[in-house]
Amino acid sequence: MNAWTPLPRHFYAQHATVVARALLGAILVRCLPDGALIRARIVETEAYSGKDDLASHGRAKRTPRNLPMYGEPGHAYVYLAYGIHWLLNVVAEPVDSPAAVLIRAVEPLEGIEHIAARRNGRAQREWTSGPSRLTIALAINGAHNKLDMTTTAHGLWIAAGEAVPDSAVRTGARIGLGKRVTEPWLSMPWRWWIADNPYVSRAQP
DNA sequence: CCGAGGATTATCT
DNA sequence: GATAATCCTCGGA
Repeated sequence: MNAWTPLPRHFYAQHATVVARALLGAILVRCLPDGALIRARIVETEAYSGKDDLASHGRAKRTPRNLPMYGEPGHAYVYLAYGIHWLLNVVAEPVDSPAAVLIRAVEPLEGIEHIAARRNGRAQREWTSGPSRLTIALAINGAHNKLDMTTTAHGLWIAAGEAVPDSAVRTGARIGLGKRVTEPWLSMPWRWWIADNPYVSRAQP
């Protein structure tokens, strides 16, 4: 396993909170149809897990939208939020256990010019500092929903990166939850980010 | 700098 | 019919 090898399925089979923490520092790789290659370091994630988690699409029961969350770990779950924004998640936990990890922010490492082409006119730190910003930057959309991210076949996968020590990791409540979400889920510290990283989506409490 | 409000549509109730 | 795991712009301080 090197800097290019996709993380294996058994990695994603762990609990979503474990996967979310472990994905910090990992490398999101995007290979465009035209051959353009983009690599970016994951700096912020959120976990959504279980049928009881009121913040999760996997709450209650299966629906056409959340079906990927009940499926095989390591697949993409991409959905449209607010009618406009595509958000990228990776399915976690075994089949029938609805869970996913939302990729909230990444730090561009390679293919800067390909990102700039889609994020033109903005400050560089705003290119990928948010769940929808990064899907725009990496040209990810509904077409990627359900694709297997443990293979390089679909041009979208995650490879191992340099480990991030606990001393550099921060946690807090998840962001942007709907008003129907109540405690304890509202305050559940299931958001992870790398301290002081300029690409984290918002001020760190 | 900060807060408010609009965009825009698939999905669920 | 209402809502939403967000982003951007605009107006005011």
